[in-house]
Amino acid sequence: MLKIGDFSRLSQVSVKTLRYYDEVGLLKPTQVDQVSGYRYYSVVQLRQLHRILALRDLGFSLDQIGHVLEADLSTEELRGMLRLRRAEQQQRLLKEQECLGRVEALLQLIRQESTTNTEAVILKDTEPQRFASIRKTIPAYNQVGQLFGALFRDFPGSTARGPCFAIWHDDEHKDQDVDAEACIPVDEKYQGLSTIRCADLPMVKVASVIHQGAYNTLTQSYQRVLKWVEANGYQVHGPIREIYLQCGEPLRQDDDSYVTEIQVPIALDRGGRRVGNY
Amino acid sequence: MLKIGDFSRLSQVSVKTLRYYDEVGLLKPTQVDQVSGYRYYSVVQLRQLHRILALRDLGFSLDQIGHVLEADLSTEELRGMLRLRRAEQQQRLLKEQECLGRVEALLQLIRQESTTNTEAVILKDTEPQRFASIRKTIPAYNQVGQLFGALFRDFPGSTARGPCFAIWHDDEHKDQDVDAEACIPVDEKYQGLSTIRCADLPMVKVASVIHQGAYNTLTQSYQRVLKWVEANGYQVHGPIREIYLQCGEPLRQDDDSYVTEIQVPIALDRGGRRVGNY
DNA sequence: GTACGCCCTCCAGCGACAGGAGAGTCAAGC
DNA sequence: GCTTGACTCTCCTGTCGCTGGAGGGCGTAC
Repeated sequence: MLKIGDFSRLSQVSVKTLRYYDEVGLLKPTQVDQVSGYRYYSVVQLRQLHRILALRDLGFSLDQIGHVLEADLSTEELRGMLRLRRAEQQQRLLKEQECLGRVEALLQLIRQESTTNTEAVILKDTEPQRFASIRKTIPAYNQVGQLFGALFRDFPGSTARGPCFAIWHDDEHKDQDVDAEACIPVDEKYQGLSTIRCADLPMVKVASVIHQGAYNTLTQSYQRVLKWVEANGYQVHGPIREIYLQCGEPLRQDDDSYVTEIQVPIALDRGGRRVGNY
Repeated sequence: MLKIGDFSRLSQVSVKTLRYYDEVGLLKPTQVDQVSGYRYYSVVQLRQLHRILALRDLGFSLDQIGHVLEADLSTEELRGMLRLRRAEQQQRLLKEQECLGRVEALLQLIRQESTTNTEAVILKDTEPQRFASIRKTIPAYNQVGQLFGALFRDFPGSTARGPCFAIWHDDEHKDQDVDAEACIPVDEKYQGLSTIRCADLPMVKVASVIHQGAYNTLTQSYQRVLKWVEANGYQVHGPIREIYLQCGEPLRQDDDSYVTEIQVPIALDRGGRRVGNY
């Protein structure tokens, strides 16, 4: 019979941990002195503890380890658990790799530009959203206000479910003849009018940046997010969205208090794999 | 001014999380109603929140994020933090990869052998330990008892600091003329006798398995651990140790109650990298 | 006598929230 | 003006695998 300290030295597992395993019922000492409460382990239990440690090193939770050990499962069941575990672990690994990739991409961005101009770009999944819209080719980006004017004229403004936004359908930047869509989110049940298109915004992965400032400085934020997309190994994959989180009436091009979100749909650009369904 | 629910929808951050960020002082709403306690956020704060999310996605803790945001640090400091972060993340990634490797290795082992015979092998670092020993070439492995006999004859048994063990110095399995060392752990201050060698066991990475059963079944455990070492991409790297956790007097070859730990020093066997210093 | 060196139990803390109870608040419809 | 239902508040608990510490008991060596 070994006292907990001896057992701890032999197994290289801390006394605290052994007590914890006792508490959660994972490894109970073969004998406990009723009077002193001293735990006594037998050498044979080292084998049991080894099994616990092995499963722990495979990434199983103590709860799962408990089930595995007491279930005494077949090879086939074990194989199943391991395959599940492998899938989980692959997911985790992927996440950690992506995280590392983001850190490295940012370091690279900083190295490239001497400017500290690294406004926060984040990756997120947009929520699906029904919207009403008018789509038309307009002379320039900043003329989209007229489309919104037409949209609001035909439209009961109270049905808006969030900030209105624009979709730029062109594949590249254009100085004129912009294929633009002025949109307003509406309720799911809304079906549209004759003059107004009604569609569902799909769920899609986007790189997003919040632009605070006048519209005539938007290009800076565009450059930032596009550089970020490139540095992170993504590829623009669908029309860019511009969400007017805060703007005024009448609309001005030089109002510093406006807040706009730019969303760039993206897909992975590594080894031909693709993400996104826009 | 946006109520927390609106802010949550716009940012896609849960209400709970927003309240938590308020509590820890990471993002306080611009206004809080004194009477109702309602939090009111301004659209501008979306930018702040975006910064928080960006840093979070880089793997920083909320604590660090708080420091980063309020410190308003220089490009050089930012670079430093990112490099530190990168190093940490690389470490984590390595761990997760190793974990996945172990899972896959075990799956492979199961696939190879139909037997469920997967006694727990774990990877650990041995602790440095001073020991007294006698080393000699003996006819066969099971003759090591005689060495221990000689060792104990010259040796005050009470100085033992743990279970005695053997070291097999041969590079490969031998049926005769085994280069064996019978060892007993002693206190750090112990300096040895004339007839007895005294040395320090170095800290080393080992694959370890607990064998429960008679000595004449030890080969099964040896096979298991050696297969594990191979499947996990390691290489035997130093003399194998056999630790007699439980044995009896007189020593027998067929006593089922004996417990023995086998420790196989290992080094990485991938791309020429090496671990271990035995 | 006392000073270690064990061992015990019980409680708090970590990090980043999620879930839920119980109660108050707000805006719209009647 | 009242009800209803959606929204919000605070406060408490739980997560996971331990670690650290307080406060106390027991046994042995000096």
